[in-house]
Amino acid sequence: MNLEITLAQSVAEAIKKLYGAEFGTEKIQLQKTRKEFEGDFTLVVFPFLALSKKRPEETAQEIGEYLKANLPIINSFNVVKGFLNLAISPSYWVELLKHIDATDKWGTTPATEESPLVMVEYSSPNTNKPLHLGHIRNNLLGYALSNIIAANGNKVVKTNIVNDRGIHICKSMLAWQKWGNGETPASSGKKGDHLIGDYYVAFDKHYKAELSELMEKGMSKEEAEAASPLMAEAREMLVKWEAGDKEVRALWEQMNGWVYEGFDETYKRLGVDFDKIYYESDTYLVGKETVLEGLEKGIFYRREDESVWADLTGDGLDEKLLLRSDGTSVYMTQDIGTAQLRFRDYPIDKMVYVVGNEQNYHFQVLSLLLDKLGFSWGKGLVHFSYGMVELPEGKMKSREGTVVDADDLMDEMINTARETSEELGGKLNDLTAEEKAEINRIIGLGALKYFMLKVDARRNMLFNPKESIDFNGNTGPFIQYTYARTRSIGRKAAEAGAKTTFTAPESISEKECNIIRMLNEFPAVVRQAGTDYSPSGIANYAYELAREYNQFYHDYSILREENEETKAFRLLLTDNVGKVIKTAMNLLGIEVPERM
RNA sequence: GGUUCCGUAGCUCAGCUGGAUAGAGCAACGCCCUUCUAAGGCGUGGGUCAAGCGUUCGAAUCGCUUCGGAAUCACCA
Repeated sequence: MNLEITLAQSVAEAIKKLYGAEFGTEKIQLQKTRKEFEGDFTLVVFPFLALSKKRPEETAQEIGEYLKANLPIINSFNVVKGFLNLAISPSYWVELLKHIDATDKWGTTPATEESPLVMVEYSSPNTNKPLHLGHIRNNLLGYALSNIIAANGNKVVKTNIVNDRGIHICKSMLAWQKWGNGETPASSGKKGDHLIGDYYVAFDKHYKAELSELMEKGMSKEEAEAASPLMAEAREMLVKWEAGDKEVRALWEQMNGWVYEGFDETYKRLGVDFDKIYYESDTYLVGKETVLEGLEKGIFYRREDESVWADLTGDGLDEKLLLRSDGTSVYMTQDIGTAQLRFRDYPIDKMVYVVGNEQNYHFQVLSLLLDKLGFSWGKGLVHFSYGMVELPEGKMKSREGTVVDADDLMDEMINTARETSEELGGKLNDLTAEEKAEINRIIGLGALKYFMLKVDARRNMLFNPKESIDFNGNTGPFIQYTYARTRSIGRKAAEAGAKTTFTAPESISEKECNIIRMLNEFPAVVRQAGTDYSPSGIANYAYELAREYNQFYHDYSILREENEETKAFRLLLTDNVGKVIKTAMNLLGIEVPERM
């Protein structure tokens, strides 16, 4: 039932019959016919000229005649220079549409018992501040990617590694002890992660004040930093934490607990989730053990000052520190430990890390190290490396207050959606306040998510808070709107009792052929997105399809169509456009409203 | 300096396994709501695809060079 394969095979046959040569079907170039020409598929004949030893036009003509005579689905053909345009017969398009309609979960392949297990790590927040715009990109990409991998017949485990220990959280803890007066999320009404973030900022403020005070007394910046009592206290707290000091641990657990409650709320609102969460406080010691085992096996070496290193010069990289001279872990050690624990917990076939491109080098090294340590998936690990979100002024900097907070942004988007639908007036007046609020939530978040996902992940992208995210044009709401429209037509047709079966309409417009062809391409789009790790491919496809359907909608009256066969065909087309848009959007993690 | 990524319309971005005259949206201007949802549709203007060289029937797409931007090269995470 695959159209392009059928065509390619027939072309190969034609080449063999006409010129007596074998030509691999893989190398045959079939593409969509451009809008300005007549036809559905175009064969580029230049590659065959060496075999035919004829002019391009003549070669195209011969192949066209052969196909017309031997392939019933070819309705007609025309030749323009070296391009052979083939028109597919309407009845074939109708059969294709019926096939798509009858196929369960069109475009996706469910996992089976034997499917490989792919673990996707994403989000990976620090516990000292709330999530911001950069995390939103990470979370949306990670979640969409998990869906796409799952839709390509893999078992997927979504995981999150929380960086819950280190000097940063000690800073928040210390500031809270000193200036918090026992403030809690319950007492202040603040979200837990925001509360901790405020104390992180407070620490920095006091620390800066302390530094300038010391520098006024004649110290250099370096001297002041070394002499700062505040920083010394924070370090002392970290030492106590590592030693398992009961008081410090209790405070740490309490404050992290607040942060997790805040994160959970944000994740839930964003619509992302995890199957298994790891904490660095659990994994950093495991990493140390694994590294020491590697040292015994001679994979790593120890320097005179007792620090442990990996020599990667043989792989074109440099030497990498794994344990400090005091025996403590570094970032790389923790990632090795996390990998160790994961491998114990799951039979992982492939590991995907959704982490920003500033860590490209880190993952290159990690891949080598895991491979040397004997992890079967180490060599083939995928670092899904995405670009930064930039603001018009440049990078986000928490200290300069240019961070776009995740919760604030979601609030803003949903508010804008509400204002917009109120301006548009009256469409949802028969709904309850709750139903309206739900629709506005879906639209506001849809605009945000689509905005982040339509851009090629590895590129840096620009977000301008002043202009905010659009609701018109190439946007999530446009696609959602198109879906709501298909559903509305479906509802009205059902009310009117329109007939649902048909043989074939007398003729099919070019637009309708285009739409069916796009629906037919959907499985290939999903496959491509899976192999390229590229959610943006699906986002752009959804937009193209919605756009194509909107144009069609404006050209034809579907419900007023008098010919019952044609009407039933158009309703079926509408229904399947809705079905595919919904699947595509859901793969991206974007909800779609029944009305809007 | 080494490595990696990026450079397409005024702005934000598609297109990149080489194919026909380079595609959307936003912004500007002009049409279209008594007709299934106007968060829509149609039209006009807007380009040296950073620059150069090469590969070939054909290059935004592949290769090399140059220019511009970003990331990274810590006993930070």
